[in-house]
Amino acid sequence: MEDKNSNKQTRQQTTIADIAKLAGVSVSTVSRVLNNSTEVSKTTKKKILKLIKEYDYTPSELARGLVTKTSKTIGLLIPNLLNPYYVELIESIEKFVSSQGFSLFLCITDAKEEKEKYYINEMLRRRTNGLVMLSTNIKDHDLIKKVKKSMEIVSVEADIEDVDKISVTNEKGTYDVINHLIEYGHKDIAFIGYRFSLSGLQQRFTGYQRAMEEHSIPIRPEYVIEGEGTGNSGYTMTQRLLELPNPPTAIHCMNEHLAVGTYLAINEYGLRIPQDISVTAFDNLASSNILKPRLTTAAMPIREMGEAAADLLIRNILEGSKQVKQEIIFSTKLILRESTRRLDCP
Amino acid sequence: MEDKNSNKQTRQQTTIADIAKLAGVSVSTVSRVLNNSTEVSKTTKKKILKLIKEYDYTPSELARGLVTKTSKTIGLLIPNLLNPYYVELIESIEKFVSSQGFSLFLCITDAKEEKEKYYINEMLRRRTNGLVMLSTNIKDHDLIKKVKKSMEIVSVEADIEDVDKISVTNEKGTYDVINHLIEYGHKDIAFIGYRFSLSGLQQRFTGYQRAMEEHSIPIRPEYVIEGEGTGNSGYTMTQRLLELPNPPTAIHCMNEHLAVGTYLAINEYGLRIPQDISVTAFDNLASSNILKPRLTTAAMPIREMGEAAADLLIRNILEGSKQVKQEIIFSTKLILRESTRRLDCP
DNA sequence: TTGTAGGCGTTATCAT
DNA sequence: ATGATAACGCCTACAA
Repeated sequence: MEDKNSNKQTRQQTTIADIAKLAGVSVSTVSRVLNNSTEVSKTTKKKILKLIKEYDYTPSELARGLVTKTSKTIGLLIPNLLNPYYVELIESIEKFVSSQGFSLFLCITDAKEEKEKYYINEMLRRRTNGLVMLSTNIKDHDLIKKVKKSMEIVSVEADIEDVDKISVTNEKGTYDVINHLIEYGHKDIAFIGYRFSLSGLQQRFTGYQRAMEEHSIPIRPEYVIEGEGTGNSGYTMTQRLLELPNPPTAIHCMNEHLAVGTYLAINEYGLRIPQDISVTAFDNLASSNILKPRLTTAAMPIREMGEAAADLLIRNILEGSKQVKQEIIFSTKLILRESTRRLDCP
Repeated sequence: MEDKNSNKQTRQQTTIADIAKLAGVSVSTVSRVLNNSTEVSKTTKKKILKLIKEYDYTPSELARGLVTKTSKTIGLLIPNLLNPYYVELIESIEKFVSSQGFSLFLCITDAKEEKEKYYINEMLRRRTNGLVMLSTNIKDHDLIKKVKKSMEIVSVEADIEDVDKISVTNEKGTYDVINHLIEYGHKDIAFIGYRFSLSGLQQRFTGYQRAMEEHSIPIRPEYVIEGEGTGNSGYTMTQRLLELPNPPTAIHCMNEHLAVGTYLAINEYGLRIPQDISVTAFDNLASSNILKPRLTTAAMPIREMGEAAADLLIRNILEGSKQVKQEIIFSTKLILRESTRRLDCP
């Protein structure tokens, strides 16, 4: 009765050789029914299948990967999970990827370079077949080149040299929303956001700038705030705006995660949307349905984008990637709802 | 210049044998410096290290796992990602797991049995070393037994035969909050939630029942609503409560994800928290900071729980699991903030 | 300190 | 239709 409190050694799995011996055939035959490559006689096939079930035999993807040189595995590099945008993206990626028999390594980087490197190295070791990077900017191009030698890469939103990219018309989307506000008579339009350094997000700010410029509306520096990508930060930034001597008549949120905070702050100040202040954003998340009045926003097709990213990646894995950088840009659509109001005619 | 638009065949990696040949030593020597097991002479070690760097050699975890019988991989089985509670849990698990050199397979099941089976089988094939199940109830005990034969398992919140479990005092936590409401003079206390069938969540309802019973307050069936685990559902359920001929004076939300919807619905009805209606919940999420007035809640130590789950799992993987079912129960703590009000003295 | 040889669980290429 | 046998990339005694 030694070792009664440890079952580590019981981890002995049945192998293809066991099944072969049991069936009185060679491993190759078993392998054949496993991958139904060549034809195997009905009777032996049936016998083998029965044994496989009986002994709960599960082929080792490790061993198989060693010879086929594929792990059917994809790494998902992502700064964090707290933005619902990420969640929608991940869920759509997961759905597609699993439908193709691939598995996902979850790599949360906290946007820390150190953690990014750790995980990339980990993927290299595990012979991951593909890498999808969400909102992560890798500046180290040598690293990218090294990674590209051993797996396919696709980036969502971040622009990286030689890396296929899925993105959305960030600039135009924001431009359209701001334009809408301006048409409604707004001039005091604030812009709150974060990580202006990330190419996709930067473009959103550019859209704001362009719309303002084209209408010769000077941008007041106190109306542009860069915080963090959390609802809390949206809340704080909005507070700062509302405390201003002359607060804006409209606030545009770089994304809807911030907008939740904006709504709550405005509520707390006893102001009404859109009567007292207009609010717009970017994303069109399912979870934003909760906001009342319903948010006017630049809608991006998040789930389609996630699926496109996964699709492109897997196709590249299976068929080999093109030498030229692929880029798929989705269009935003301005969705007018009830969170904005004309200034001139109340 | 053939094959210019495919680089599939360039996937040839350098192996330990390459390095050995280059260094003029045997593979075992290279292996030794890789795992620095036995001592290797300074000079050859240095030479090998140099070559490894020069050729970007990365050992294959697949091949290594084949012989060491460990993939250093853990599966994360989870219904979805839209509850911020999951997000906090996952982030803490990821942190611990990665600090131990393990990687995480993300398995989103949508609470569908079919998807659960798919992923469990996938883990079996990949020789995953451990499985952490978040809020998922597997009834098929034969399946569990089969899985336990090849990996360690830990469950968070769900009670499964023979599976180690991390949980929290769900019943007491809810009981305490409801008690607090009753002490404040409330009798018309509503309870909104979802998935009452999941053991942990069921316990929360039991806590509500017990508190009411002990104070001889009959539970009005229209005050108990089972919906879904989304903010939207919280919003809808709250609406239903507010439309009642005699709406409750307090609403307890099974978790804080629902509470966001509750807050918004109440706001929309022009009611004030806590003046017109009291609101309580369960969780104490960081993201709930956003709710104003700040939410009175039964706090659970989510991140500690995630870490405990990962810790227990990895310890079991490394040292072998105990034969007896382990169970770690964390305590809730009632946190009084500003979302409740005494009925008697306004 | 270092090398040799066998094995990990599969697939793949030949034969038969 | 089936069987040997050689990889795949690495680790680990056992020898030297």
